[in-house]
Amino acid sequence: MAQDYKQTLNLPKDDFTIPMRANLPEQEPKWQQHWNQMDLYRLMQEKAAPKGAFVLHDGPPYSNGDIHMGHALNKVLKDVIIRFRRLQGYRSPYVPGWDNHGMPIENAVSQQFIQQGKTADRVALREACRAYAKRFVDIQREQFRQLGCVGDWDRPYLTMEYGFEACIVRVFGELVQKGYIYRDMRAVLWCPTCETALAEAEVEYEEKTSDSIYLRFPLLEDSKGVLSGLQNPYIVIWTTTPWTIPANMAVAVHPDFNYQVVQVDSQNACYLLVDSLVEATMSAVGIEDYRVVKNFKGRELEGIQFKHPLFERASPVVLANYVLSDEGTGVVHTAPGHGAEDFATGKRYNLTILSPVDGKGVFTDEAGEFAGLKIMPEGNKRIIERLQEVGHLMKHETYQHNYPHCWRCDSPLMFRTTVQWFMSIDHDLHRERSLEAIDQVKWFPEESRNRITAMVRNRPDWCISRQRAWGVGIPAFFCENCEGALVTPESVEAVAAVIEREGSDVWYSKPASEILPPGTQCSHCGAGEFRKETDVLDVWFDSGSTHRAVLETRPELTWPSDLYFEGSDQHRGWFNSSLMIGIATKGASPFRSVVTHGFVLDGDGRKMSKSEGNTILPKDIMRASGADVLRLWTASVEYFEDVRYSDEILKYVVDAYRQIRNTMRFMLGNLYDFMPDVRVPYDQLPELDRWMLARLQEFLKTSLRAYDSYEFHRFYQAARQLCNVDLSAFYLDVLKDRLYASAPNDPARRAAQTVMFDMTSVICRLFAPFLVHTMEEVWTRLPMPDKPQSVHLADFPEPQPQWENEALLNLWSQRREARDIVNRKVEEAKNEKRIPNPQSACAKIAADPTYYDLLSPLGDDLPRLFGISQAELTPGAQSGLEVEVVPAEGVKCARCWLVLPDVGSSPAFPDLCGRCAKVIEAIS
RNA sequence: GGGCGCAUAGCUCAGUCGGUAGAGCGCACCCCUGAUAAGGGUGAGGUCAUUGGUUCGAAUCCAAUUGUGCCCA
Repeated sequence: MAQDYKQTLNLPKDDFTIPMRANLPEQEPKWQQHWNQMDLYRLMQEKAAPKGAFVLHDGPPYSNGDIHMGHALNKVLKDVIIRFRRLQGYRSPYVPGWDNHGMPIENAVSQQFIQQGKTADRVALREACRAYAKRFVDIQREQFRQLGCVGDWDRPYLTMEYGFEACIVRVFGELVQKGYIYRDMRAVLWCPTCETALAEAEVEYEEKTSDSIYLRFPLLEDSKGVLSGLQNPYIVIWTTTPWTIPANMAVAVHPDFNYQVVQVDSQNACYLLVDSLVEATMSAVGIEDYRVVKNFKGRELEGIQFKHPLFERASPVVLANYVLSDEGTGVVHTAPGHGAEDFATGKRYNLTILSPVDGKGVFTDEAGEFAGLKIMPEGNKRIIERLQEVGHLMKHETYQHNYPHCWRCDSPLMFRTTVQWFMSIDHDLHRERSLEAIDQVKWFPEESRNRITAMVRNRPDWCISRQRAWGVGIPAFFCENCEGALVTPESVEAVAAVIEREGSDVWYSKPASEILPPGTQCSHCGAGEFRKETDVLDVWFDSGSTHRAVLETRPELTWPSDLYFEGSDQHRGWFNSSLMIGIATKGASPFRSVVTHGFVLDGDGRKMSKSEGNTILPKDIMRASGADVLRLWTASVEYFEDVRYSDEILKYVVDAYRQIRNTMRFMLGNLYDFMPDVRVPYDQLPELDRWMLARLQEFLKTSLRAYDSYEFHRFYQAARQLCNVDLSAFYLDVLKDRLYASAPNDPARRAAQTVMFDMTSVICRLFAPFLVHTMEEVWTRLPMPDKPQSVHLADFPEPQPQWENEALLNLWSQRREARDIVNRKVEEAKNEKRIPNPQSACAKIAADPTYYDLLSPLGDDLPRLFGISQAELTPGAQSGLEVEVVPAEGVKCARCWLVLPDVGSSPAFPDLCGRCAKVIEAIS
């Protein structure tokens, strides 16, 4: 009976391999618990590290909300890196961190207070922010752990920890000490209702109806005589914010535009404006009898002094590249106190920065006759009236446009110039030294270097102050007597010391006198009464200090780090801020290399956004498919660029996961009676097996190279090729007869097992950084005494030069071409119903001399190569192979299922082939 | 508007010095039922985003355009 013979075959055994169905969502938490119990992270750190330390410094995510796909991509790849470095023999500590201070949390917490109808003072607000941040640290930490990421999760770094906050203060102190810090004016968007500066993210652009006016500035002084001979020349400007006219300090023209003077006889006046807008402007102001009398390049006008239309002061012509030639008059009213571009121009021309408006949007005494008026609408109205009275208003109408509004109270915003703190980027050749440091850093991908170089080369000084509550207070004091600033090494250290003990809230809860050393005197006037600065530091200053607060304080870490690994937006963000602080305080870059990854887009390549409804959360993927599948996805994509994610894409990754898993499962199932003591030495392996090892060697080298260059997708592609094509479709398929039908201890079977063991062992360890749970399961099944208790404590496989064999690779790739030819013929025969299946086929092959030499050495194994029962090889073909597929003669062997002529040749076993009869005799 | 990228088969990726476009998956059809919610075979699939240029010859080099992403204004 056939059933009886099945027991005599060496079929793969389920008890010795992994289950076909992974059921990852259920299994993964068990593995994670297992690792927690053995304290895997500690064991990884304690393992001998012959190559020394490899420190990846974690960029802190913001502690707000669930983790999104960008976080998942980032953290998984970091985890892969610290794991493979560990496997390579490095000690690779991972201290995760969070960025806690900042506007989003402050705003969320403020909203909560508002909804509850409560008002909070600064200390109460900050306490609530701290609690909020902590809650999301816990939520995100749990999600990162579910992704399978290992690290010192019990001792992460938090930028709101007292020690960290003290470090930030000290870093600021060092910058002061070295002369990097200064105070200056800067235009900020300001909400007159909330009385606060707004960050760009808090600004909403909405339609607004504004007053639109054309007005003229009379000529005051033209020392170079550029406009000589013209009657009553005026320059014409257009603005939609009449209230900024009192702050006007200049009129700007574009150096390259053509400007024209038009004479209007009916008004006995000449008007200067850009050529392309003469017609539109004259039409807008209702002048018909004009004629062009003169042309100028914008740059020729520089320095001509016009007179402010309302005040007795000059408004000179300045040059600016942002002037447009398709709107207004091509002459820009410049109020350095009320606009960012105007401010920059004002600085360039050393104009007075006048901002005669207070925090409530009311004109101050500096606005002269307008003092006390709200800028809108009263101020606008009065100014327009006054312009009319003095005769310089040329037109007034209303105008619809997008205008910045406060996201909270919806008020129209204004630009207001305020005093801010800055870090100089050019002090002490800082910029040059930063650029040199960038040159020394390794950037992956190399294009990254262009981006960071351009950023650093062009970046302005760093405005490090924010008018917010939830942050580290700028540790400066102001003299109550003379308003002089006090920032000395002693005062900064006094602040740092108290923050280190009690947290940065003390800056708000304690008076200056309890923080400063007794007897502190103002260096300007000698007075002893001080008040504290109320601004906080930009959160980029916090995160830019992580290398000081973390790398320098944790004994397991090093300064500088070996690697920063973040999204490409961090060129402007964390890479930049870390480098600025690193160069300024340590004279060197805090990272030796930087890898950047792209953003996660949806299946159509569009950005994921909540409003579009195309977001997918990692926790949902983990729940449905498992973390290992999500991790495998990160291996499948070329992440230096933006990557795509969709359910469809994940489906393909799930398929890939199954195929890899099944390949491993099959090999393990066939190793149930294998142990190292039955290994077959390399030189006694059949040629096919040595070919397989040559392929393994090739794969191994490709994979290690891919890991080293962080091009994990190359490893993924190579692994899929190996598993699907070389193993599943070819080697393992060919091997089945040898494995199943041979005597268990047949050297040929032991040889196959030897190769499968090496194969499994190598693939398992190479995939371990990605498929952390699955490969741990494989590892437990690997028949190997004295192995490390976790694959994550093993070593990466090393290339085996003795496996290398170029000649075998060539030989077998040609033999597989022959296999392809035969396969096509078998398929043909199948389709023509000449044979039902390959097992009943015999291939009659005539070969040219080349093919004959290639195939004849295989002898009886030739049909195995073709996956059929019989093959007859003869020389004599003109070229290539001539193949005829015919039904195999003989009977199907009841044991090995090959159709062979010698079935029944052994009288004792009439339904067995000769080979199977012999095997049965031997084992019984 | 500016800076830095990207665009090759349905999907994920290769493509060396410029020389007739490749892989795996998926798909279709077939086989197997001793890897079985597996496994094998065969096959179809591309105007290399578009346009122009350089060249004997362009996926590849140059320019512009379109789409898309990050950063900035």
